[in-house]
Amino acid sequence: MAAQDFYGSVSLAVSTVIFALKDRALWVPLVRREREPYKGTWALPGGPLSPGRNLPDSALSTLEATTGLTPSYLEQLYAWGNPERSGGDGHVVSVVYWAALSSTPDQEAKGVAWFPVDGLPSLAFDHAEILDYAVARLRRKVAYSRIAHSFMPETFTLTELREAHEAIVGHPLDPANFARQFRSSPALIDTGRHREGTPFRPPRLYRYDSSLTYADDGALARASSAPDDTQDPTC
Amino acid sequence: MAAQDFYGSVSLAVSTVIFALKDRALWVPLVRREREPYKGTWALPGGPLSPGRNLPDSALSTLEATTGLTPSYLEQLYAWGNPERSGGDGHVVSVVYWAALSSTPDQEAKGVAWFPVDGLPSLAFDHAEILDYAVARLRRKVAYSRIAHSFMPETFTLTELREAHEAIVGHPLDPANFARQFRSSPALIDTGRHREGTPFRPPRLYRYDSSLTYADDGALARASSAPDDTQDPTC
DNA sequence: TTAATAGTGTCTATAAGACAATATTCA
DNA sequence: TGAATATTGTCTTATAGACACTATTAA
Repeated sequence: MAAQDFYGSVSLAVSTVIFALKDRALWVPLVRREREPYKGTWALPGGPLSPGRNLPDSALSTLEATTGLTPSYLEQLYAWGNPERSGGDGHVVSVVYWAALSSTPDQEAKGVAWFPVDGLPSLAFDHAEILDYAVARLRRKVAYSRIAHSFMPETFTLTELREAHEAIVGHPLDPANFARQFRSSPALIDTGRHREGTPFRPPRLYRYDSSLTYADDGALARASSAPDDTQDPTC
Repeated sequence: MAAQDFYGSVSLAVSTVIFALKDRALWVPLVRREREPYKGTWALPGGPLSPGRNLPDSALSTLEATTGLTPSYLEQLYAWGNPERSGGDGHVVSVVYWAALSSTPDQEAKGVAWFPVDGLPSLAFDHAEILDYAVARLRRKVAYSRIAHSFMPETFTLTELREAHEAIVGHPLDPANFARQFRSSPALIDTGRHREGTPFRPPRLYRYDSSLTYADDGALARASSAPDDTQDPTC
């Protein structure tokens, strides 16, 4: 969150809600604020937009600094611009992105900690509201898109994919109906291999046809381009 | 579109895509640019964000200045922030809203003209891309929400509502199936009256239960509040 | 053989689309 | 009565959910 002291200007920040799956739940990384306002409380990772830099580039570099990882999905969420939202630090408009990671990082950067979305600490600014909104969009989106695949590694089983869906929507899904629905997708490719070392019947391993994924459920935000045709915030 | 001269700053503008129905087609108002860059070409109405002002407030005042009207629907569309998009006028991030009008204004403000969306002139900046995206969102949104009602006056017939849908999606719809689907909606209220003066059988007049509309398909962006729960740009 | 998970088959309810048929008004 | 639009009814097809059933592996 950028501060700008002189009267009469609006500053612009880019923040990112970064989701990853862990222990069948959604987790997000937060950073501890080292300055007033809200010093010592947790906030979304982000920072001022550097002149000459793209919005998604700014989100990606925040992501890299926070997690050391490159996201498998990145999408603009919303712009918040209420003049009072900065806690007396001037008028700050934040363009917020959300991202999906296909793995959780082993070790955290300094000042960064991961929290489950249903056990968040008290947050700085309006970041609790932003996170609520990001979770709501992810929950709605998983129902009509293939966004859950962004949380999967290169190859995965249908049970793992279903558990990702369950973690996001928050309730169990019928394995039979889930399998039928997803096996009919041309983007889901049977690798012919099976997961080894399971205690019982070994499940098939699938991978994703990413060329179809892009066309079907929204693009990874590219550094120089416009929003995808499938973008629409009011579902 | 705001310009800011000193090196190293990002300026913030708010623009609005304003839709209205006329002659069974979608129309938008554009303003003629009176300054470089793109002097003399057409652009989306908008302007710099005044410090201390809300984003939707800024969109609403642009709308008022352009059309003299208050919209029946207003929603944040997307934020564009490519550094090259301003045509050499510094780094300008535009937060773009889109709005629906329930009527077309009788007379236009100075420098404003209305165009059908399938017959647009050459546009300044990246505004052609923005308009394409706004039309795409409206087209997708009309399929799963009740957004078409925002284009209707206080009372309307099912045929008028269907023609609004047809103008937006761009192809004819089956009157029988349309009527069945929309009459089952609890938000659509039969006024008991009929339209007078039609050459043939007079159709029923309906009105909308706006309290249900808010809950069902996204709120009118309110000056002081967050995005609606149903916001989601990737449909 | 048993336990546990992987995966298939079937039935039902719901909704959408095609399209025939009936209803109501004015000229 | 006829023309034109409003409104209702019926049939087909696609899909989602509930849930019973079969398959495959390790211990």
